[in-house]
Amino acid sequence: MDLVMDNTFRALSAPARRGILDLLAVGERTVTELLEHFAFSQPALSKHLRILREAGLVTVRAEQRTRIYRLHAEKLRSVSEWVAHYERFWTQKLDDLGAVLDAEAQR
Amino acid sequence: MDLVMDNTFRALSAPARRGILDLLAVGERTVTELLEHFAFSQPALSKHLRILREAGLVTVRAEQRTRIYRLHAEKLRSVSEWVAHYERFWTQKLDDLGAVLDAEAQR
DNA sequence: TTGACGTATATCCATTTGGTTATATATTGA
DNA sequence: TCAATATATAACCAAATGGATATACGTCAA
Repeated sequence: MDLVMDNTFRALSAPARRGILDLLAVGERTVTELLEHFAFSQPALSKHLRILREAGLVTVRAEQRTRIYRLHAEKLRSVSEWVAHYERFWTQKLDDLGAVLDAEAQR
Repeated sequence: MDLVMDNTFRALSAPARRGILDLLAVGERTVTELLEHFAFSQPALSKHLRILREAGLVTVRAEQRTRIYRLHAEKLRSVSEWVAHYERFWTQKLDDLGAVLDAEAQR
């Protein structure tokens, strides 16, 4: 479904959540460890983590008293594929760009 | 600034706006032409277009009575670069993934 | 078994979002 | 000059968002 992509993009729209993913890209983190990097409250972090979980962008496992979050990057694949669709626009010279657009505008 | 990226991601969070960009990737379109592809009202479209303009993702030019919108894809570059940072996670075999994460967790 | 720790959920709040209808503005053909 | 066309803006609204504080819950150490 495309709802998956919608959820993914929605999850990424908050800078705080992209920041969480960036941290998890380095390695697993507990909630307390993640919290050190942000100015907002622990419940706010838990809310962000829930949204990331529900979007399938992270997974959790319990260990002792803590919950360890791990990146589940596969869900970013649709984002990568979507944006790849546009890469040709900036890999071409700017001079070429206008011509290409004009040519494609023949509809 | 990173505010640029924030604005870009925010602009992309609405499916309607990604749809607009997808149409403009084919070629320039007037507002009326774009409108044919959506169920919402013309003012709603104008609002989406304003957000895309302010995010620098599209440009407009006036021609006769119409306004012609064109994709300005360079702003997607930061998105592409952000997500590229994660590509290694799904280009590796799933079996390797756990090991890599564990190794990197040595912080 | 109790208190402290780690995390999630409940509740509340102000702001933002995405839509609507009504209206304004600019351009053009008659 | 005037009506129609193309688009933007204004004003409004319900729902969603991101934050806060208070509280619940599970786990462990004493």
